[in-house]
Amino acid sequence: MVTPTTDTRIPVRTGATLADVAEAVGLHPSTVSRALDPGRASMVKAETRERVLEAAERIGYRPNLAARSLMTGRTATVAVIAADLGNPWVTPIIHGIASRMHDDGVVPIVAETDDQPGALAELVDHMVARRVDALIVLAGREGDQDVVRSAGQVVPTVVAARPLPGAGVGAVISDGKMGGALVASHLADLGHTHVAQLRGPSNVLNFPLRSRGFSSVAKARGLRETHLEMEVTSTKVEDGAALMEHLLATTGDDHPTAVFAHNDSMALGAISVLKRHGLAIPGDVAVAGFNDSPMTEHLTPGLTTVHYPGWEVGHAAADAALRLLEGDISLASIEIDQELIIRGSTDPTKA
Amino acid sequence: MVTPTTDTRIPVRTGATLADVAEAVGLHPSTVSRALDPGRASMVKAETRERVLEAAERIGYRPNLAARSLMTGRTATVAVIAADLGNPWVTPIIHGIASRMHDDGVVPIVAETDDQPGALAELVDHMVARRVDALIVLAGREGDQDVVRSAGQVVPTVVAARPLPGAGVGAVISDGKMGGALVASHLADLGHTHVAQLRGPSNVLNFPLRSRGFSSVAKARGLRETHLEMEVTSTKVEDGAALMEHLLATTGDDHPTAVFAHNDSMALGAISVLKRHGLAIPGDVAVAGFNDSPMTEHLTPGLTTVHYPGWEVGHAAADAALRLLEGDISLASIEIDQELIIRGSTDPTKA
DNA sequence: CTGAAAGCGCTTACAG
DNA sequence: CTGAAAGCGCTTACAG
Repeated sequence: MVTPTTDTRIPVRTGATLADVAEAVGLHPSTVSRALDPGRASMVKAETRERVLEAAERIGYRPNLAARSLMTGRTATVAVIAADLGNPWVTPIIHGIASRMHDDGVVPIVAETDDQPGALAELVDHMVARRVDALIVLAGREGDQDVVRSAGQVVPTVVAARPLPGAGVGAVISDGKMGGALVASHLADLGHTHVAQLRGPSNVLNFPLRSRGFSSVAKARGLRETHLEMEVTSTKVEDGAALMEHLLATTGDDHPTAVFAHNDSMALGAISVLKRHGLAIPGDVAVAGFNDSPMTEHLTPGLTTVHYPGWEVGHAAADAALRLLEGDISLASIEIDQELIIRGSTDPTKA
Repeated sequence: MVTPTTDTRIPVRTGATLADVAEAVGLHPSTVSRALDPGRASMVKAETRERVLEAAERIGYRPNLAARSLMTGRTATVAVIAADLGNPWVTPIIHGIASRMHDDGVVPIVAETDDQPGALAELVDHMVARRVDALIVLAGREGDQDVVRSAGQVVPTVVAARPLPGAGVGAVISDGKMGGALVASHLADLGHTHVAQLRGPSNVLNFPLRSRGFSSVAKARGLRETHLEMEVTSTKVEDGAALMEHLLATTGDDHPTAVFAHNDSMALGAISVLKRHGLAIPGDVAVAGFNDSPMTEHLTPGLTTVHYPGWEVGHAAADAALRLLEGDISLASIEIDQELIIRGSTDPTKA
């Protein structure tokens, strides 16, 4: 298991300081500081600046950001708190955040709560101690409003991806009601008359919204909706499978002909249960998911799903956080549109 | 629909300092510093400590980690440089890293290169400027040895997940040759006589290793291996599809009866191409992947794949980095075992 | 057990 | 255009 190899020790040179550079060129540290900062370089004679840059390069000088932040009050760091980095829907969000922050030379610190109680408060505390310039919370659940609100009083804070009404900070989300409505409307268009939802945990506020959006359109279009009593606490493949089993067990031959799973993983679980029961997709039961995760396009049949605009949400959230940091006090709530992707799991013509 | 919650405002004043706490209790800052540090609290009278803790709590004091790091020389931060956070195989690695670091109160800063040329060098530079305590490189490719070696001279550095022989730093990997060998051996056991590989880019050194391990066992077991001329530069679903199309185009009816895709995404691409050509899996062509990504278990048929021990690799890498930081100079190369997961995409009895 | 002083590596008014 | 000094918020020898 463990293969030890030969010990090749490498000599470690420890960081050169501003004073080292100053000494090398025979100037005062403050002059070197100016020469090295693009923003203040104009205060320095061009020739001096050349000498400083050359020396810094030669010595391998790297500014100590901790020392700098002590004076400037900025750390050039924004904390991103996610629920689960393993969830494919967060990756595009983080990419969007990183992309926007890169423009301003800011670096994201990402951490995750795993949706454990108390984890968010603990992480927020830690990030405040780190004096991050801003905080982006992707992991909020019902009940986290107080933690987020008090964070917002100490550091510019934005909620994103998971809505958290009442937290009193800016939010960037994609309207869950709309997403659920798109799916119900699509199923009605296909001629379904009996539908059901495999719902995510209700304390993650996206899910109740998706549910309400779906139900209200279903009702408006005259669809019969069977409501499952069962509640799950996560949205993994197993949860979707369990909900689907429960649905089949309680409805028997009178099962819905279409189900809306609140995310793609749950849809996958539902599909494998349906197959196991010998039911055809979409012939016997149509299945729709949510998020448009990377692999869903390549399943057989492809999964009908709502494309979640993660990159855009992340980008807008970072933008909001950075603007907040610059003193823009307009506390906006931003909504990004989502789109239904129709594939073979609901539409027989695409199978 | 905003559900207003009761406003339980938690009073948090912005940045109280050690001096503020000292003033509040009428003690010297140095005493407060001691009282607040669990490691030095024994130097302080118990009753004094109580008073300090109470005041700190009341004032909402949070130590400024930047200031602390200036004195201690530690930032309690380890940089993790990945190629692509969206790749499902990195998530368990990062979880493993975070889990180990959490024990020591250290926080990971993750960044990604997107496998862009020059990105690794740039990020390493940035992380050195941030004075991270250690560096874990998951994104190394052939040619990155110099960058990693020189990083290793400035900061404790460990390579993980992607091997980088010649970089002169410790490494934690899972042997690619072994993984490829497991697959070839399995296919031979099933009675296949004609096989092929859908290879990942050769500058990511896992892939040539997987290829060699596979080929050498294939040869030893008397299998005929068709070698594709085509090279891909990434390992997405599309790449697997393109390679599979190419394979079918060049071999015609004499196509291999089993293919080994160097990761699961490529396997998925291959599978969708095979289905499109009306070929049954595994009846006409068996397909194996690599990584055991989350969804592969729930595909139909399930995907045979090598389980990549990402969490363990990450955990061991963080452990190595932290030990290096503590002055443990034994520069070890650690290997973690992997395991073949046999499912319906190769084994008809499991379909 | 507590205090006073020095210093970590920067930036930033203030002089010259 | 450059220098000298002060200070950001901590920790850590050194005294007492």
